Amino acid sequence: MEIRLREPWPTTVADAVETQLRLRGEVRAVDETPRPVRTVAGVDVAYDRNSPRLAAAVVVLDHTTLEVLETSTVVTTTEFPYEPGLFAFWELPAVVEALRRLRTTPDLLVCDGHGLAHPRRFGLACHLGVLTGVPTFGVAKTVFVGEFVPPASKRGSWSPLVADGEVVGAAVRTRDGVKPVFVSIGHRIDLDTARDHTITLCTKYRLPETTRHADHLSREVLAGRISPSVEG
DNA sequence: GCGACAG
DNA sequence: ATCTTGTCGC
Repeated sequence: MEIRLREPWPTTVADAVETQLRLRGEVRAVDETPRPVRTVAGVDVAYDRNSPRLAAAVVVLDHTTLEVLETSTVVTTTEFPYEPGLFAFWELPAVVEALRRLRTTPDLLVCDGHGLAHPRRFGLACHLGVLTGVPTFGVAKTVFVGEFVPPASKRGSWSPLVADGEVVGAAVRTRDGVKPVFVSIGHRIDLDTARDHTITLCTKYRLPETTRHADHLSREVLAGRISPSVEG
């Protein structure tokens, strides 16, 4: 898929924060997903324990059958330091490169982390959505900002995630009796739709099949058991 | 001021 | 995120 970056990646923390505050004005919180959604892609990155090496993986699934249609992987290094709240700046450059190598443009992107449920309301799911123009949402394993009442233990139960009096996401039970995940919008989708997709994509495990596929592939590539689409 | 802090 | 032993359950 084609992705045109309008500006270079920031290299300092101050520039990164400024970029977030500027780009967050472009986030659209309304459902603009195509109907029907035909393809959905999972995105994840694996890291090396003691080197700046990382592997990004994108896995495109058929939204109906959850069959794998296409994959793309990139092994590279990152310079930006890991800072909570600035996660996108050290993870997204590799992800964007992997997405570029995709033959097809997915209808929907599922991120491993938060979107709106971020201190400045601009987590990596929002950032990736604004950069690509593709509808995105985030499914995170732990809370970053906000409070929630634990949802009922039944799969499909959920409760709002509230930060500063604002609903920024939802705690969603994707499996009976298992810890909830935290869903928030990224771009061109609404929270209800993102929640629906989360339940649809969590068929057997706590996390969406998209995320599980991308997580597994990124680890295999980083370990050298699978060769990447691109190395740089 | 101090601690907490997506992955 | 990554490292790591054992344990519980389908």
